[in-house]
Amino acid sequence: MLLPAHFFKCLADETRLRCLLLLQRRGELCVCELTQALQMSQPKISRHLALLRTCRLLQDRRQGAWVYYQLHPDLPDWALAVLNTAADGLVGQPMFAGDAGRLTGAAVCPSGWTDDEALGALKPA
Amino acid sequence: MLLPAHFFKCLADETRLRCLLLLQRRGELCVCELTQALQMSQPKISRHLALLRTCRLLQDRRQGAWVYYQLHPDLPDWALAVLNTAADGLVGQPMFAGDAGRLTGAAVCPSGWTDDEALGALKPA
DNA sequence: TTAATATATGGACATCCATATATCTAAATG
DNA sequence: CATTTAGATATATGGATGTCCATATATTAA
Repeated sequence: MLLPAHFFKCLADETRLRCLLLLQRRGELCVCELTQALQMSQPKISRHLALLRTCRLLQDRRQGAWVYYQLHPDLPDWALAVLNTAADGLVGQPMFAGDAGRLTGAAVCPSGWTDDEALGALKPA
Repeated sequence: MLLPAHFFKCLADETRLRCLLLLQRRGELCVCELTQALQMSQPKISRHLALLRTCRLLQDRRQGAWVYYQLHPDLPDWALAVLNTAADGLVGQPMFAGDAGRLTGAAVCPSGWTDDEALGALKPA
């Protein structure tokens, strides 16, 4: 069971918050996309994603060399509602808008490919 | 300026979250009311309220021996929206419902009095 | 003035947390 | 097999955080 205070503690870090809001908007992203969007080191991103996975805020899915993360499907309604409200209210702020921009601007491993497409695709930058 | 991650860190503690959601619903409460509603020690409540005041999430107002707290009027829209959404989604949970119950059940220093009424009123339990 | 009540704060303590560095696994490729 | 790349993890460290106890301050009552 997800305790509200525990949930908010997961949002209480800029790196995690940016990852979550990005995933809330885009649905599913791999670690390298998040690394590029947030312009942070891969170990740092990975560590925060692991924390969010352990806390059951995110779910991961491996596809070849890449690991894709998305909001956990079992998140309670109140948590989804808070994430939605936060994303709506913060999407205008430069910090978060910049993330989405760096994401769309880069032609890297988009999710939604078939297995064959993913296996044959170029590696992300 | 209120940083989103900083704001969520303020919500990342059960005591503070319960205080904030109660104040979000009730508008203004004094320390003794919160102490009674949450069934926690006065120093503990006072410390967390001081933190929320320092972080500009709460505003305090002294009236005689009592200090009343309320959501800070300068809170940005996105922060108010998140608090609203959280309160809507969590009001059903026993943890938070119990707080409101203990508050309504006690006939203690209600806010909204005039100065004269407050000065002449009985002390809170 | 003395007592009582409401609130705040200082100090001590244990715990948690974010970060950096380095290492490790697994997969893809040649 | 060797190499490269994506990603995870182990460890150490500095710093923040929550809680408790005791005490301090402020206001009101007697």
